[in-house]
Formats: sequence, structure tokens, C-alpha cells
Amino acid sequence: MGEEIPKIIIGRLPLYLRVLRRLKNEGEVYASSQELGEMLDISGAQIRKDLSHFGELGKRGTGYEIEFLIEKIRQILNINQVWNIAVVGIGDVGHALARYNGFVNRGFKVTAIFDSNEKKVGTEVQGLVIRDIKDLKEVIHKEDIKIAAVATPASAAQSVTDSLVENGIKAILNYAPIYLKVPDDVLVEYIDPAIHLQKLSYYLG
Amino acid sequence: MGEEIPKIIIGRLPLYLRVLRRLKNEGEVYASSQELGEMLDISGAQIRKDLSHFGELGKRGTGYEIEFLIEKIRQILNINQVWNIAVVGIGDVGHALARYNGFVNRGFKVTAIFDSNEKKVGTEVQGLVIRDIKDLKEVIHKEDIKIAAVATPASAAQSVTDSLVENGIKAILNYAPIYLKVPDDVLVEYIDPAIHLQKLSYYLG
DNA sequence: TAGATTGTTAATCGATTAACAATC
DNA sequence: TAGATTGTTAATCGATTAACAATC
Repeated sequence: MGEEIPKIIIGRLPLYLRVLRRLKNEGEVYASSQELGEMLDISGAQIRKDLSHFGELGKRGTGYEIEFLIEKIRQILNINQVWNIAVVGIGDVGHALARYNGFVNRGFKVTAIFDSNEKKVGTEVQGLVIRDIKDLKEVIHKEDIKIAAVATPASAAQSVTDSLVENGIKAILNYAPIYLKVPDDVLVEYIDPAIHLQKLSYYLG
Repeated sequence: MGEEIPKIIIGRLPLYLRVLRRLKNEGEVYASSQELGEMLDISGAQIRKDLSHFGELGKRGTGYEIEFLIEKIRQILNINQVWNIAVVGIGDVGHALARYNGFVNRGFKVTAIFDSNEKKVGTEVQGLVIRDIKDLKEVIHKEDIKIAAVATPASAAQSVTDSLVENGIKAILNYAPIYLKVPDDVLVEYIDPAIHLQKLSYYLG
């Protein structure tokens, strides 16, 4: 129970959740590891192994009860609650994030948006007022925000990150095309479309 | 030489490229594997091992010549050319992609944008006219497009993908929150902010 | 009971790290 | 030459897969 779960397994749980939700929507009640594996292009053995870290979640001979497994994974990932998210930098990407409806029911809600441009501050996006980046401290504490998305230009990303960390942010989704320096107890995930495309072009010869 | 390079190594090359470019901008001429490793939070040994797959690219006692290594990695990744990109689905995400300037100088250029909404078709984004999705075939061939980004709603993503594949697209950057079924010779990379956030929230207890 | 599928062990496979001779 | 750092081998570590007894 107390064992450390490998990061790579945690990384697959959200994918399991996504296909389980789809199956549930389609009216399915049970799913076997093989069935799930085929939908994700991974082996059934791997899915069983991954899930076994969290207890005996399936029924021999039957498979996994979808509704139960969804609830279980939501618990494991701590998304049986809604996390408030701050978005910093309301350019195209920040704007898209603020309006993104893929967060609904997946555990997250953008509740604060920031920019440093005086012309943007005070205007609204999706019913949220863009706040001045100077108000970071106040808003983060008031809204009890622990996760932030950095969508500023690369030049501003590190200093914005430093402010976020200083104000208690523990996890960052970084869209700026640089590696962010953060303390060991702060987590960062990177999203950079150019990086993803560069992986693809290798194989296009 | 003829050996297959592990996918995980190819995945790191774009990151190496990014820090090398940064060092070059800062006026540096040489970088050691340890220095690069510290900037990326990986070991120098791993960087040396990765690069050794492509020849003897460094100088013992000195490190790697930055400009040379950048050029070499660009060659390996096939981004010493510009790939035309099609973006399908011009909602917030598609719009952000069309206007994204992080592609410049990194090997890619959005040259065609598509939507199925008649009200959007014909309007311009970043100097590009939104084309009807029915014109996929014509435009893809005319512009010699091999890579596409899918930024449609989940419900349309698979059928759009099928059309793309039918028309010769070999690599897809998928923003729709579903797993896409494609033939073995077509590559897909996935970007889903909710999935990334779910990985983070696990660690927030 | 017969059939199906889990949970788990052991075997395999692959990636990372440590260490150091080669060499700039 | 002395110092530094690569390229590479061997050792270690970790992840995936195969196989099957347990059991629903």
C-alpha cells in the first residue's frame, strides 16, 4: 500500500479514464483488460498490472465494472473534486484555455486569468475578468489556487513561474517553449506543439 | 548506422535542440553534456549516449560545438526544411495554432486551415482563408501537405482523421480528446491539457 | 460445471547510470 | 604535458510481456 507508484503508471491512468468514460457513454457496464488495451494500443497485461497497484479492482471471469473503475481512478488522481486553475498570459493560447470546455467534469475549472498588458486587464473572457499580474498573490490566495497554466511569451515565463511558486502554486502546465526552473516540490508538465511535430517529422524521412 | 533509433531518444532530440538554440542566442560556442543535462534535468551520460547514436558529434575535452550540433539535430529530425501544416477545425485551439509563431524557424508553417462551419469558411485568420473541409483533397495535394493538426470537437475527429489519411497525411497532431484509429504507417501525437493536469493532480494529494 | 478473465510471478526486454580508457 | 570531456562498455535499474493458477 505504502509503495511508490511509478510515474509512468500515473501517466496512463488519465487515458484509462478517458476510454472508460467513452464506454460508459456507450452504455457498457463491464470492460476486460484486453478490450481496454485494444482501444489504447497497449497490452491487456499492462493494464491489469497497472491497476493491480491499487487493489483488486476487477472481477475474474467478468472484467472491470466500468462505473466502479471510473470512480476509483478519479479518487486515485484526486479529481473527485474540482481544482481551481489560474491561467497566466491571455494571448491566443491563454484565451483558448480560458474558454476550453474539456475541463468540465474532468476535475478542473479555470477561475482566474492574468495578463500584464494594461489594455487587456479588466476585459472579460468567458465571464472571467482579466486581472493584472500584480494581483497574483491576492487572487491565488483568495481562490485557493494550487495549479496554474503559464501561457506567456518565453521571455516572461520564468519570472511568472517564480511568482507563482512564491505564492504557493504546486503544479504548472507550461506552454512557453522553455524549461522552467522550479523547486523540487513543484511539478511541471510541458506542452509545446513544435516539439511534438519535431518528433513526428523524424519519421517522415 | 542502419540500426533503429529508440523512439524515446528521438523524443529528446527536440529538447536538446531547444536548449542549444538558447545557448547559441546567449553567445555560447561549446556546451558539455553535463551542462546540457543540468539545463534539462537529465544526466550527462544520457545525453552522450543519445547523441552517440548519430556519430561522434563532440570533441573530447571540449564538449559539443553548439552550432554544429544544432545543424546535425535539424538534419536528423528532418527539420532543415519547412513542412506545410494543415489545421482542421478553427475553434479556439485551431485559431491559436494558425496564429502560433513558435513554428517559425522550427521547421513548420501552417499553410492551410479548414472548418466545416459555413459561416467561418471564406473568412481569414492570420492571412489564411478558412477553406471548406470538403476541399481537403484539393488543398492537401496542391500544397503538398503531409502533416495535419486535428482541432475539431471529439465527435468529428475520427471522420476528419479518416479523410486526412485517405488524402495522404502521414502524421497527425491531435487535440481532440479521443484516441484516433489510424493505419500503422500514420503517426499520431496527442495533446490534451486535461490529461496533463490529471497527471499533476495525483501528486497534489 | 465450463468458460472467461483477473492478479501475480517469472522471464524478457529495454533504458539509464557508472565508470573509465581514449583523446582533444 | 595536465586537465577536461567524450564515446562506449558493463552493471544496474525499471518496465513490459508471457504464462498460468486462482476464481468469478
